[in-house]
Amino acid sequence: MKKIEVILVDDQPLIREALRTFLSASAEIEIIGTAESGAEALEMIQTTTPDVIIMDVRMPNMDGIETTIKIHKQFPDLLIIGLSSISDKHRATEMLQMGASGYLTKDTSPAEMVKAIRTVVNGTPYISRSIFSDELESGESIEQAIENISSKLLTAREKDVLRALAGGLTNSGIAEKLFVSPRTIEKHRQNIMQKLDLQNGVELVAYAYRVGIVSE
Amino acid sequence: MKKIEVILVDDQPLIREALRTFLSASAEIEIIGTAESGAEALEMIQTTTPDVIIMDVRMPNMDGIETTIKIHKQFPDLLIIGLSSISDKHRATEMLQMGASGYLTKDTSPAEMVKAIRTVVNGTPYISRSIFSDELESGESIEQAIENISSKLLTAREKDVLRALAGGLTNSGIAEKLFVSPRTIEKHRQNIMQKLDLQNGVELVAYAYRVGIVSE
DNA sequence: GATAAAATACGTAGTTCTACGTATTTACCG
DNA sequence: CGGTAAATACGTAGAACTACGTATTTTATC
Repeated sequence: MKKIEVILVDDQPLIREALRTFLSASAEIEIIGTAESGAEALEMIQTTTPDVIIMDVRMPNMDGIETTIKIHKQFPDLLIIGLSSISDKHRATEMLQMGASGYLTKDTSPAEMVKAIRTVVNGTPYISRSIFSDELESGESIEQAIENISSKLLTAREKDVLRALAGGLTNSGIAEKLFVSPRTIEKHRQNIMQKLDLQNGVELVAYAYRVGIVSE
Repeated sequence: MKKIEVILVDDQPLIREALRTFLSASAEIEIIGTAESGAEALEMIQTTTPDVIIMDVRMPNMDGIETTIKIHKQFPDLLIIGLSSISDKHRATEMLQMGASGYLTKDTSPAEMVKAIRTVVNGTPYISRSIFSDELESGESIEQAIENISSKLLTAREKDVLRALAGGLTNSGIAEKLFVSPRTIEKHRQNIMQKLDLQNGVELVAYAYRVGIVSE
């Protein structure tokens, strides 16, 4: 039987090599390449034909979500599994909406990763239970949770604002940068805070860093 | 010749196992244990006698700096090498002041890590050049850089304030929590901003997250 | 081209931060 | 026990944020 061909994408070399080592140990899987950025991954799939891409969600420049959009557009059948060190349901939902077939946290054991790869190859999405643990505890299904969160995803503009804010700019600074009125920025902030249930600017910045909307 | 006995401390299992795999490949080094927290590391050294501890600086609960203080107090001869994914000169300086003998960034190659371990065992501190690259470029020595930064390290109280701020509290909220006047909190913030050359609360929070003064 | 979603903009008021400054009280080290 | 660093506290004024609300213009999608 043909092995499942996998490409790993993560900006941290240590994680990349760790995944390569641990996943290669499985007889079903062959790592045919690794990339340290979304751009490099996109290049790589022009000349290779992987079955699965395992990709960190939080990367500098082009993050996992952006990369997923691009890959999925060009190769709709290519399976993508998102990987993140923190368990954030918004980012997970976004990945899945954008075409990912799976979502794992980095504390997942190699054995479970292999299982996840096998599962998505068989056509079933695979999502770490821990990501939606709150929802699962309260009796919701993962599908329901994703459905509920979908209405609260940030728009592109809202992300622009959040990024600029996390970069240390004041509202009027952001307004200048984006060529709009400071009041518009205020409104965006209000909308983001409402969507994510945050109370003030500090929590906005904290969120941005935690989930990697800004890269460190 | 006796191997250099090493304990690895990192909260991320994947990184832990990666380091174990890659460092074990060297004939000089033996990994005698791994811990996922500072507390676990402290326990471990009560019953074992490692030569070197390689420890992530950014960990939940007790971070690398706190753990270094405790380890160094109990076992002054035990060599500690700090490890961080970001290159932050303040945290590096703090680790070194607290008794660490080395400081590496996580993009360091396994070969260089082995070299670092060998170096500190021989009694010489080892610090990744990239951490003080700005200073080195402008002709400063690492010793000078550390000297200069030492006067700008945050005090315990300042860290308390920063942590509380990053947790989403307002000045008056922090004041209540720490049983002092809101004006005192303001003063602390001013002092922190001056030390770290930051301009506003947003940058304070960004800093706190970036260097891991708050855990994610 | 119709419809919905997103982005834009403003009114008003109250709250919170920021930027200077100075000064007193603890706490720790030698 | 003296000296120094840290923590505490306040005055004042201007800048920035937060919280409601409503409304118009773009943009995307079918």
